[in-house]
Amino acid sequence: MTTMSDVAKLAQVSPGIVSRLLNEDETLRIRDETRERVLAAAKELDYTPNFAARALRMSKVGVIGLAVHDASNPVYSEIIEGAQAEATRAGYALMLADVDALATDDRLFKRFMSSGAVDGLLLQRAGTASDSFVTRVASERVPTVLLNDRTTGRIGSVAADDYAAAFLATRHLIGLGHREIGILQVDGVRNRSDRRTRGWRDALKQAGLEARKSQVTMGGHTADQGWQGMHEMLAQPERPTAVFAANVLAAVGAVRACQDARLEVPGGMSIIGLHDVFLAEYLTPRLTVVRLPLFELGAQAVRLLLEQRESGEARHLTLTDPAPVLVVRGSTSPPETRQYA
Amino acid sequence: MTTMSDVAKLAQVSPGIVSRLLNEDETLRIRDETRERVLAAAKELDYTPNFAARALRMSKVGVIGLAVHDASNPVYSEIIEGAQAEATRAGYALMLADVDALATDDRLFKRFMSSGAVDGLLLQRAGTASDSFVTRVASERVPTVLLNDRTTGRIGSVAADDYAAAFLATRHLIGLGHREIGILQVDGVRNRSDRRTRGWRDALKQAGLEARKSQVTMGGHTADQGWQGMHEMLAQPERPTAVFAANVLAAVGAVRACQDARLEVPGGMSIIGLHDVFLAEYLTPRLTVVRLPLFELGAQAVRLLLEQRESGEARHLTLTDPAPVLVVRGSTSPPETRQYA
DNA sequence: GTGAAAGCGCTAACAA
DNA sequence: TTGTTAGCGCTTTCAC
Repeated sequence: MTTMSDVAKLAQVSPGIVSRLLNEDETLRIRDETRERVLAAAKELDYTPNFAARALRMSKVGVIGLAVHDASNPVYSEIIEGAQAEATRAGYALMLADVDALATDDRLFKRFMSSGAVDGLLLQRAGTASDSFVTRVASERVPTVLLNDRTTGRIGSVAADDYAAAFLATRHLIGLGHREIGILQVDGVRNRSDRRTRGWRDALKQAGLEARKSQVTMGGHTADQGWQGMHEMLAQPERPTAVFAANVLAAVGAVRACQDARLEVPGGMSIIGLHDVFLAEYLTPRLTVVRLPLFELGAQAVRLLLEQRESGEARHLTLTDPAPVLVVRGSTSPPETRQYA
Repeated sequence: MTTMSDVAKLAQVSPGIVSRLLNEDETLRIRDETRERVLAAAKELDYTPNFAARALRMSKVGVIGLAVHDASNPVYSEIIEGAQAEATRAGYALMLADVDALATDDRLFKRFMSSGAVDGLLLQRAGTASDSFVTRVASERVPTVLLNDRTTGRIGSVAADDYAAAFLATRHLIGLGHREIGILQVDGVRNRSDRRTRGWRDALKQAGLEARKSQVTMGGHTADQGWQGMHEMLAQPERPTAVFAANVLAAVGAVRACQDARLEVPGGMSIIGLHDVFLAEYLTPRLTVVRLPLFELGAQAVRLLLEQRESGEARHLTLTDPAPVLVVRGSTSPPETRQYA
């Protein structure tokens, strides 16, 4: 391993010079000749500063932690990619961890949070018990920003415009001529779920329609839960002709539940999902969705975190630009004119 | 920040003792009384060892790098989860990076590889130009293990039993009565693609069937590429009645391509994919696949890497246990008896 | 059984 | 314009 003194020795200067030059210290006044000599030596030896020594000295590692529940969920992975991209741009590396593992193994958790292994934490909560524990403990130790979530106080947060998205989705169904429109709610983090439900309710209200309790069921975050939620919805006496699923995966399950019940989509039931993912394109029928800027959300979260680290002040952001966009595919249509008996 | 000397001071011992006790040094002979005092002090101060200082002193950080092309691909994410789990078990953290970013920004790359920021690298290649660059440079600096890939020499590798899986998939189609069976190949890493193609060819041969060149097209790693590949396959004069897609996402696209061509699946065309992912369950028809132990692959790769770090010797493994399993769903059936005109 | 001291590789303050 | 030095927090060797 080649160290800074190796470089210094070869260039016949002191280590201090090498350090200041390589770190682009503005106050460094150096002869061109010497500069060249040092640079040449560094190149010759293929020198790279030691990560740990630097971190120790500067109490800063250049790593951002990212704690999620389910990295394989296509919705989250877009956020992750955005965070990845922005972190890289800012010269940081991303370290992925599992929230539940973090909460379970508290030795690992401490090591992760209190040892200076990360300069900050991006946290995606799902409303579980481990979440609140992790949130509390982590935020006491490192700057923390919540992903697609909303808080106040010293924990930062950046949320997508779920309300506008839900509103837009519901408007689409109304525009198609639907009058009885249900919602498959997401579970977990309360505010996230509420924002979506409000969007649905307000759109109905604005159109003079009623938001019926019986047309609200739990769709959750997975296709299985979505199937279950739609299954329950279909059993309601006042069955809707269209449903807004507050999560794509729930929409996927909902489509299947209808098909299993021999109810055609979109003929007998229109379904619109929230969040666009590639697989929406490959279902039968293709899934109509509202697309939210998830990649940007991830990137913005990183920016917020870095800012928060500087200023010590947490901000709470809702990402309204770019706005949600409606992607019409095949799972929504005007309601069939014949009514159920 | 509380340090080890804080603990030592409070317990009225020297830092050396604290270190040895906390690290469970076998050779340490200590009075029970002192031990308790130190432990109590550590607890009282809520002490956690500083990550960077430890890394600097021991030239080991406790972090494994994981470089992938597309973390959102559900196939890879299962591998990632397996690696995550095993790394955690072994007391390591996983650091996710993007292969292409690594190759593009060589400052980042160096920092990542040569600075001691990771103790080893897990690499998922896709056969691109950046891959070979990253592979070569990285393996010169840290222990490296390739994911679902095969090499010789100082780079380790752990592969799933793609051959057996392809064989099994093709056998299934043959068992159903198909005589004309095509394959949608994967692109990228040569050996991976070859193993799958050989499995297909050998199964055909064993059944006395011909592996026709015209029934081999490129299905790639994405649904879009799969669509394209199937589209080409359908244009062949000797169109098969069944196809083995060497990747699930390709299978997804292939199903859609058939439907777009008004060819029913499985009636007019049976399709079987490789790798099981949740969405297979939600397509119409549900996708028949062969399931490979991807989670185990990720876990095994971590074990191999850690071993390789110790011994300095790379191993090359094919994961034959658990064996591939056939998951029959709705996208395969006996061929229609009526033949094409 | 326990303490003292050296040093991992780097940066920053101060001297020269 | 450059050199010297102290010290970040830890582990480990050797001395007592």
